[in-house]
Amino acid sequence: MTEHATVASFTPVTTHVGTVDRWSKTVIPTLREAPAEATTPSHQLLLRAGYIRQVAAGVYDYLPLAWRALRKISQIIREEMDAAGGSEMLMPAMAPLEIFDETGRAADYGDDLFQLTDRHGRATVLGPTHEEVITDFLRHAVTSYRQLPLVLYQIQSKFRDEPRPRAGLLRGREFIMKDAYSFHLKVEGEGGLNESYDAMYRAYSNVFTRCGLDFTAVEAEAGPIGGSASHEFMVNCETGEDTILRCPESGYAANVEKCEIGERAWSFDGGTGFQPVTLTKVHTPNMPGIEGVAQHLGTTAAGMLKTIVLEPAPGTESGGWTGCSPWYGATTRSTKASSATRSGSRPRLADEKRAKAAGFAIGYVSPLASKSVSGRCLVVVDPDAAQGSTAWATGADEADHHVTGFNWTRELGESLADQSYVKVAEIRNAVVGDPSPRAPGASLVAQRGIETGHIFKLGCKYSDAMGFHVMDESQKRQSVIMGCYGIGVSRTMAACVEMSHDEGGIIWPAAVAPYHVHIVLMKPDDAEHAALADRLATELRVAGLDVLLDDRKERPGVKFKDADLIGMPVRLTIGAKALEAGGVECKARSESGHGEVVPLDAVRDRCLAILQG
RNA sequence: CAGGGCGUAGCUCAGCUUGGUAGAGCACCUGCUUUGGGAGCAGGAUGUCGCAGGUUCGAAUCCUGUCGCCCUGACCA
Repeated sequence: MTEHATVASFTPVTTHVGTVDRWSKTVIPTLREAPAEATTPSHQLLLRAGYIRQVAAGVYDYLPLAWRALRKISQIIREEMDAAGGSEMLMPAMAPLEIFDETGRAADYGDDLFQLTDRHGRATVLGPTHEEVITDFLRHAVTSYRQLPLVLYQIQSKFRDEPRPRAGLLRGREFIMKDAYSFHLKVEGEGGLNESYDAMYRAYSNVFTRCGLDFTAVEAEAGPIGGSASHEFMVNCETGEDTILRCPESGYAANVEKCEIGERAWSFDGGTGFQPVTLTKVHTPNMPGIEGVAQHLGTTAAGMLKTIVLEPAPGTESGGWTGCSPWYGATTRSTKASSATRSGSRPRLADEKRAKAAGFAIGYVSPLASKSVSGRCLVVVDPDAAQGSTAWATGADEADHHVTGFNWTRELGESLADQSYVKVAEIRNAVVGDPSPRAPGASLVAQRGIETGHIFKLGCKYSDAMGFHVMDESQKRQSVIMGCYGIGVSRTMAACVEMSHDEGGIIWPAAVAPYHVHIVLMKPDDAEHAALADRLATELRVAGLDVLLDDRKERPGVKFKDADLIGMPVRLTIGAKALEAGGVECKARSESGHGEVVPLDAVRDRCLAILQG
């Protein structure tokens, strides 16, 4: 155990020495059964194995074992961040609401932002990320281009009042995150944003590789963080809640929200000899479900055009409504619509009241609605929906009514050619089987994942909003160009468990395991056995390994079950059986069975060999 | 936010329909036995039945409200 000096002393550390902890001196509250609220493997196992305990929805205690694993992950991150030129610092968890108003993110985050009022009535937020805080700091501290570039990072608790926390550590309301921020005067070249972005990309790959995770880096949407380019690092895992799409030919991979779709054929023209069916209005009362309506109309969801109404983000002048028409069942992306309409800001789903006031029969909107609505309205049609030879069913722009036999050419006529009125563009999410955007003939495949890292090229969004300028060489004031880079530390720990476990419990990758070696002392009362356990533990500690010594007076079965549950990579069993054979039993957690007897003087090397895998 | 479910011992849950002394298994404590995969016997301790109100002679049980937690969806670094 650690010895504590009573006077100030300093000893330079020249070699890494591990630790030895005794089970009886710490708390590892294992559970025979998983609490009912846990449904995902990592949540159940972290709870059962005594790593975490829930304090409130999405808020957890990190017990000693979890904290050790988190520190291992944090250490890996620190080493890689430092190698990429970062400096670690620590910002406060709370900050004044004002600075989030400066950038408009208080509104963007909305209810997801944890807010509180202090005794003086000041509005305060618990930080969901720290772009504002660090920008506020640096706009005062950095005034010259000579101080750039800079990369700063911290490992801190983050707070997001998620509408629905779930799956234990995978989606919490308080979680541990490494967030890094880089600051530049230019995008390209030495010291530019791209250089740091690429360095971070490599650092992230190193971090997740060292953590023993199988991951894919994918192109992603920037979301409310804002910015241009963005990549997510997804741990490949069936139980992940995110879906990514991948092109098997080109290696292109992207988040579903971002994923582009390859060329698709479309035409409003039905072709020669095509005879459109008569447009018929059908009364469809009390049919909220689209399947029911489709059935009633004698078609399927995929045979119906849906039109969702978007309104421009408040404060933008581009004005006018946008109707988006893919077929029913497809997920419409307002971000894709915004790039299709080239409206700078992201349009959002229209407020039902305002849309109704403007003349939209919400729930029964057809692409024709745009004609009768007050104000400008652009209809964006997905290529799949822009098929003239299909007899579409759609809304009748009248409550409780739909039409069948909708035909683009007949219904819209000349207007189809008017680009300011009708536009064909990709506005739906990509799905499995869609053509690849990078390799002709190839189709996209899906893969589940857990997002553990996300990097962004922010540009000047924050520096402009908050007035972070520096003088450049030519004495011109310039906005600082930023990047930001996050890793969910607590989520990464959960992802390790999610990826690596069996029925018996967790199987930690050696690099993030709370301890490397778990010594099971069968007879803690036997002085000879206990002495041997101490001797081996010390030897391993000196070799740089962390050791957990189960010295509890428990039955063997209990100890073995617990050892499997908490999942240290190597288990040493000290008991009469192996000692008679002249050694101790050594077993890798990933192997089944009893392991093998290893002579005492070979234990250290055997452990190291197992850990090096 | 919509839909669904659950709150009873540390954990898993029964009891509620049909109101009448608060239950089981595991865990915990004591003793004996046992000692290589969650032991056995005997004894013991453990509760604001989420909370508040109502109905009733009497409420874990019925009614109303409220809070918390979980799941599916919407949403989301």
